[in-house]
Order: sequence, then C-alpha cells, then structure tokens
Amino acid sequence: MTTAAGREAWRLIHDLVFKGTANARMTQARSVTGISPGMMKTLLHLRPGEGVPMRELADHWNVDASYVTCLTDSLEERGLVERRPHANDRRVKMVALTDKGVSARSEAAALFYRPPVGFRALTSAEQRQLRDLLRKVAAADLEIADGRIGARQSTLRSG
Amino acid sequence: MTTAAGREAWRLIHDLVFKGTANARMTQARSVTGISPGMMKTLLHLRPGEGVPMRELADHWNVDASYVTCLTDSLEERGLVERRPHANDRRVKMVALTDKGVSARSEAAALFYRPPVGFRALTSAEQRQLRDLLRKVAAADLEIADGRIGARQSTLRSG
DNA sequence: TATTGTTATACTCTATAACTATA
DNA sequence: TATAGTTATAGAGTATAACAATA
Repeated sequence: MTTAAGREAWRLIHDLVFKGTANARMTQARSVTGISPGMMKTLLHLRPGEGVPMRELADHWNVDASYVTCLTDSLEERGLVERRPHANDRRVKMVALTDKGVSARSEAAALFYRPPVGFRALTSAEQRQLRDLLRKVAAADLEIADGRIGARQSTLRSG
Repeated sequence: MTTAAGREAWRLIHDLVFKGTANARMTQARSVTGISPGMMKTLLHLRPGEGVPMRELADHWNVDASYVTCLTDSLEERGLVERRPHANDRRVKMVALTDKGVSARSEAAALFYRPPVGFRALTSAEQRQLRDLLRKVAAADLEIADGRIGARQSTLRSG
C-alpha cells in the first residue's frame, strides 16, 4: 500500500526535479552544448564505443522512425554522432558517438546527473539511507514497468 | 558534501521520474484530458477559485507573454479557464479555472501526483523515512533556488 | 514613458504518408 | 512480402517583434 507519507514523498520528488535547482541545471546543460532536448536525450542514451540501430532508438522511446532520422541528422551535422553500417544487415544503420560526441556527452552528463544542491543538507549516512530506499522503489517500479510495457526489449543490440 | 550514495540517489530519482511507470502515467494524464504539456502545467498551477495574472505566469515559468496568451486561448477554447478583469488595473487579465476546469484539473492531478507503483515495495515506516529525508533535501533546495533565481516572487497575487 | 496583453510571424519539435533499398 | 531508413510535408509548441490599451 502507498501511504500519505509515500504520496508526499512523491510530490517532493516532483518539486525537486521540476522546480528546484535541477531544472536550471538541465537548461544550462542544453545551452552549454547548444542542442535540443531530444538530441540531449539521444546523446545521453548512447554509450562511447557502442553503436545502436536507429530502429532500436525509435522503439525504445516509442517515437516515429522519421524522428530518429531527424535527430540523427542534427547530431551528425554537429559532428557528435555518425552513422555506421551494420555488420550483417545492410538495411540497418547504427548510430555511434564520435570523439567529439563522447566529450560533449560527458560534459552534459556531469551537469545532468549531479545531484541538486539540496542534497548537501543530508549527512553521509542519510544519503546512503535515501539511496537504499530509492533503490528498492526504483527496482520494483522498473520491474513492473518492464513487465507491463516493454515486452519489446529484445536484445537485438549487436555490433 | 554530496557523496557517491547521494549521486546514485539522484540518478534513481531520475529513473523513477523519466523511465518508470510514472512516465506512462503522465502520458495517460494528457491523453485523458486531451491537452498539451503546457496546458497541463497551467491547469495544475491554477487553484480553484483563485485567478492569476497572465504576467505572473509568464514570469514564473520564464516564458514569453505571447505564449501565455496562446496557452490561455487554447484552454479557454476548451472551456477549462476564463479571463477575468483585474479589480484595480484594467490592463491586467486574470486567468481562472471554470467549473469544468476544476474537475479536469483534479482528474489530472490524481493521475499526476499518485506515486508510481514501485512505492508499494516500501513498508509504511520506510515511506515515512523516505518522506522525511526528501523533505530536508527539497526544503534546502528550494530555499537555495529562490535565493538564487526567484527574487521575482513578489506577492502581486490579488483577487 | 513603462507595462499588460494581443497579433502576426517564424522557427523548432514531432508525427504521418509515400518512397527506396535490402531482406 | 516485410523491415530499416529517408524525404516531403504538416501540425503542435514556443519565441521575437510590432502593436493597442491602460497606467
């Protein structure tokens, strides 16, 4: 069961993400790199050295393939990603970070994933406590989300 | 200081908000009411019976006044809000929820603010613990955010 | 003269439909 | 025939600039 305390906790998370210093930081992360939210999402999703089929991105976010083309074009224009052929299937194009993309990504990730300053109000022990509680919640939630929605997470991912 | 545990906690919050069941629920909330994210934000910002000057909305979200006009137009077309004159200043227009807007708002809020199902993995005691920790963080964070950014929060709000 | 809100306009983000190449 | 990606196009979302009314 979710209690009143749980509901308040969720609301506080909302405030933290959408109202506090984190929001300003996301805006900053985008203006530093000069890219759109969609491009940012793509940049953060890609891993250095690992190509991802365009189709997989479209499925993962439930967006149209043409939009992935558009995102990839924009990122490619800026030299942040490149299209690579798939080893076995010549229809497939893999999107991969360039060197420039790797550094842009890590710059953005540093801003993006750094906790909002309010975290400094917690002691080290409290931060660990918070982490442990959230681990439980997030694990349960993702498990359920995958069970319900993402039956599509087939491990296509090949080099 | 923010510790490694704190950073992980923040990342888990991210996952919870953007990847888990919560994300699906936000989409659902929008499709139920059939309105855009901007309109949703406006709807949730307004309080039943309380009008807000359009200028205040623009300042609060740091968006252009013309965009607030556009949002208000769209919501007004759907009969969810109405423009009302300001008591003292005839330049100012107040945006206020209609009856239909009040019920649309509470329907959306119910979906929006209900914790993701992963919360059920926590006992009642743990939910309280989580809430207490988040209260500390959110309070500190909003305080800092207000100190840095929102020096503009002047209490114009009049009926 | 400064401020609130609107109109006209354009640019970005995202989707639909028709298409090409490969399987 | 089905699938991966592209192109052309159109619809939302958001901003800029010029404007009208009021202060």
